[in-house]
Amino acid sequence: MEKYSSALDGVFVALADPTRRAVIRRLGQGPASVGDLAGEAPMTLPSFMKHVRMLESSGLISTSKAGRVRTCELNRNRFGLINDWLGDQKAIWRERTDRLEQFVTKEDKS
Amino acid sequence: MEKYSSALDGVFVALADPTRRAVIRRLGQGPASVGDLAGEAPMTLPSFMKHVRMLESSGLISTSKAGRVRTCELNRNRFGLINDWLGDQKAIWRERTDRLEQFVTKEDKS
DNA sequence: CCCACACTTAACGCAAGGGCTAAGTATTTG
DNA sequence: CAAATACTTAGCCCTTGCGTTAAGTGTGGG
Repeated sequence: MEKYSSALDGVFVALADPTRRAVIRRLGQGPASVGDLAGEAPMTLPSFMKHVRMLESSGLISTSKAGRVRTCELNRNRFGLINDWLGDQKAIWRERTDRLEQFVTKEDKS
Repeated sequence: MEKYSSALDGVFVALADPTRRAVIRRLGQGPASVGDLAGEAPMTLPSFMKHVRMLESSGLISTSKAGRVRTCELNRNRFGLINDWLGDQKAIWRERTDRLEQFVTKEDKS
């Protein structure tokens, strides 16, 4: 149970901030430089960079530097982790529902 | 854009901890008392209670007290928030893919 | 070669998260 | 009614998160 644990920690922490979700939303449309991304955020560059690094260490984005510009890109596959977790959770609900139905059926018989 | 912002903050923060995800997993099988839930967590009761309160304030669970026992229950509908957010994100990817295809098609024609 | 540009590093302040112990409250239960 | 049960509150500690300013590094353009 609860495999992917530490990876999920990072992903959920990364998604728990509006600034970072905005970055992810923006990167959904394609890669962008740190400067471009920071332009939309109401904070100084060093502060914004911390968000970028957190997103990168969570695996949700990757970045690379060319010249003096660092470009950020979304790692779409990383979102599979959330999908899977959500799927697992729903599976548990389904099992329970099944057992409840079984229970109801048994009660009906007796 | 980015409606639900503050609600998502709370939900993602709540999910960012293994102890809390374990509680959610357990509650997927049905309601349980704080005591029962705490039994599986490697920490003292007061510490555990903080997790419960955080889960409740995020809206992922609700609790109610009967006598001296507080019972916790999952709010499955709250998970729709994550589903929707994930859906929005995928929609953005799809739009981009569509535009890319359009672009490729145009290039083909010329 | 010098300066502007695009980060990057360092150092700090404050609030919140996650854990603990100790003591308190409110219900049973014997 | 006394004692056990099931939380609850209060207070403390340490780490991490999020923001700041100030100064530094490396590239690119004039």
